[in-house]
Amino acid sequence: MSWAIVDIENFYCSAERVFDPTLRNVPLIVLSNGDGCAIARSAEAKALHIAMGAPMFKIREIVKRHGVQYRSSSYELYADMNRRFNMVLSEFSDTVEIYSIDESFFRLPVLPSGLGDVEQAQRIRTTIKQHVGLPTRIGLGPTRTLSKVANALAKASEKVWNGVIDLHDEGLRRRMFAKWPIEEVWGIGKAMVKRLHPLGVRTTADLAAMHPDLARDVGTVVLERLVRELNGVECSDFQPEPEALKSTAVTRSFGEPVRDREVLREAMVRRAVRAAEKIRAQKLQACRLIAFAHGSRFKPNAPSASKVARLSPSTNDPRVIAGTAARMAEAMFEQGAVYTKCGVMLEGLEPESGAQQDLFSLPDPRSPALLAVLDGINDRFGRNTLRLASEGMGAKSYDTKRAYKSPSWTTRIDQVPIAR
DNA sequence: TCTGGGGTCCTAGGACCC
DNA sequence: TCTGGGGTCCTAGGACCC
Repeated sequence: MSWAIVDIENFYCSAERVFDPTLRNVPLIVLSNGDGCAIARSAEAKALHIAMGAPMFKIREIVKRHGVQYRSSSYELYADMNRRFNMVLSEFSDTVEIYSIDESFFRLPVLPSGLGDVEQAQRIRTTIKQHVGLPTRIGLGPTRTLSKVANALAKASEKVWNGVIDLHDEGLRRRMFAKWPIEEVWGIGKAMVKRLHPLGVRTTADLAAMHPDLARDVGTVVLERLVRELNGVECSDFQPEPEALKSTAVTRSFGEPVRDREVLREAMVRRAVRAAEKIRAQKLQACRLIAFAHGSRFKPNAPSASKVARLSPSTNDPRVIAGTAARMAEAMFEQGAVYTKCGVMLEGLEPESGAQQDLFSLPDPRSPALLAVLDGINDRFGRNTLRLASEGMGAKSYDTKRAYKSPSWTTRIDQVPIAR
């Protein structure tokens, strides 16, 4: 079998550039939520040694000196560009598996044209560039892992390979693996590197040569599968249908630190309401709620608390979820502590219909109708048109900062780009 | 002064059951 | 002195990913 993966080059930066030509050919970074650190860097920005995750206050000098452009992250735009990217991809393949916001696995079709795999991949890249404006790279191989390695190699030596590498050939694999450090392999993180290095396993060639049983001993079944996949043995299937969400989280840093119990409660309620909205959109309900609040992890003695509550019966009702989260926030608040972030996680998600009923606390039969009206109005007139009183009104100082956001080019009718 | 957010999978260990 | 064996379910925590 044959696997392919296509990833978008420096996705958030590339997406920003599609609708703003002034950002092209200059160093550009996209900032995390709260405008805290650089989470995407253009090639020019990487050349200035701006690291992934570098906090803005530490790179201010470089930014000023080299005129580095920066933008707040704009997830509506990225999600929409991702949708367009996958639309083009599905014109070429009927087996597309969306893996992340900037990558999709797919199967190359067998074309009667006699076009080779690499030529087909090049054609896909050209079309995505023409139709969506995004630069991509493609890795090919007999397993998922090998296509990922091929993709990473294509990224690392862009000029030599022109954006496509095919690792079906064992000879090529041997040559490439000998020089490719395990740190760069998909699925090998810091902890695994620490365990593998003492065993003399440093290159991908060393890793591929490990006995699967040893791999399982050193790591887990995950490492064993990884080793098998490096040798061309498929250990995973295509998943064209996205799996149902199993958990979801809404966590945000505050624009300004929070020192007040009522403020913490209100911020927690806003996140809880958002989380409930997310699972309703997927027709899911949750049976477990985790709320947490903490201070800066870079400061000593920062507060840190989290609480778990069982939701019985399972629910996606914002009144229940926000009410529970509010009580948890009040209970975890410590007088005198400085909070910089809080969040809500919903777990044990299950479909609305097939959910377990709780004999002793039946849900209000009128709730579904009420929630449908709530979502209907907010869909139509904008988020927060209808809200819980406990969410408070208007913008707050604790809201996440997004000071450098570009217009919502593709998702807001009043902000579409105008050609003059 | 200022440091992101959102997921999945695996394992070990405890509770509980027969 | 000596205290079975096997299964399931749940949770916490680690590791990894983008």
